[in-house]
Amino acid sequence: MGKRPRIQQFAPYEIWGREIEADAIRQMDNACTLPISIQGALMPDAHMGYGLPIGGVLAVKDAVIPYAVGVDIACRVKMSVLDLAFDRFEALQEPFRAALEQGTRFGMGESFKRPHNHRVMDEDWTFCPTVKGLKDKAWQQLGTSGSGNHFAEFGLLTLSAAEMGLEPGNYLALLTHSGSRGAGAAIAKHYSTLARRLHPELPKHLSDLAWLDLDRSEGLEYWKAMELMGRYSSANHDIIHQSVLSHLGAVSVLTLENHHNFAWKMQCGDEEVIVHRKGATPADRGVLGVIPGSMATPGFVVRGLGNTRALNSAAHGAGRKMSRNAAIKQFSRKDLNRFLEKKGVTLVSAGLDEVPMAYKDILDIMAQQKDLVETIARFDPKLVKMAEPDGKGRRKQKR
DNA sequence: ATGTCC
Repeated sequence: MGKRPRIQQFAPYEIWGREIEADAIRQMDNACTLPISIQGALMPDAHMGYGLPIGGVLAVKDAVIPYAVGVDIACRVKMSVLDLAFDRFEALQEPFRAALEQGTRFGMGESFKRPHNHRVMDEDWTFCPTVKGLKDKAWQQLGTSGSGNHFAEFGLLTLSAAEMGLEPGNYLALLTHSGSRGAGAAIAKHYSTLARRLHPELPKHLSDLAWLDLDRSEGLEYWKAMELMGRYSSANHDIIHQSVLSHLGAVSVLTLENHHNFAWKMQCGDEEVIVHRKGATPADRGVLGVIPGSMATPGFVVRGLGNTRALNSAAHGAGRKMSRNAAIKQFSRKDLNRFLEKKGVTLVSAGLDEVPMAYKDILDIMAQQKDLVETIARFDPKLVKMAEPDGKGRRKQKR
């Protein structure tokens, strides 16, 4: 790679939104000093992460940065609009709760002893030892939702105008947030360690931004693994939606989905670049995406405006405004229940670290990215399941 | 985000 500039250059980047924590800006500054960096962008929901901040977008030349994709490779959201009237859901929520309980599993390490079948498991998982060794785990985790900010929920989708082939009105929708689970995490760990080892010259503040060259076998192997995790994560959501809907005998009339932790090849002027979006929604012109809020605040279906200054990206959610530990310290179950009641949301399970009050105001975030996406529908969560506070997903006690 | 490797 002799063509790379030897002198440290600073790639330009713009910030969307106000009140972004200084640590996230410092991380983005750092990322833009890498010799491979071409352009960056910081989304309004940004906060600190490993290497690149969550809500960070980075275009680089001929390389991929594992920690700029993220630990949960291909973390993704999917919405199914159902053929059931919202009124029916409101009248009797119990079958829907049962469908969430039985259709997926939450918690770190959760899996199925009798794995689901999906054609993604027929793909080549043998192209490298790391991926090969993860195939069985991946198979057993198909259809699981994990932990952290992941969820499965029913809610009210409101269209104020005809869109996506749907008439204006109220719809019942299923929204899920999951990713590539243990397999993706292990791949992320393996290749970020490898990248760091291949770049001993990087100073400490840049070591988590170590990259893999895409003209070398390590980079090509990571890229292949990342893309497989992309299809695996999509399959994971497929299974979750299939399972949940089959418990209800419901059919989807429309599905929407997008990654928000991934890297893409993108034409940038007359050169091809690698665009990493780590907690950022693809927002190419005309492309639909889903930006969830929190368990009790709205999410939005959006259409990208293709703003190249933001590398065709947008926020991926409300963004945390405090750490998990701070949220647990500051808020009680009573505080949470009061908030849920006010918003008319039934919570099946979740930890206090996910309280809506720990997130920025999603309406504010949307207002700050009007030049990145247009809003075409609103989704209000009504029945929400997340991982139990102890990290598991199943109820241990009779409720 | 993930189990069980600093």
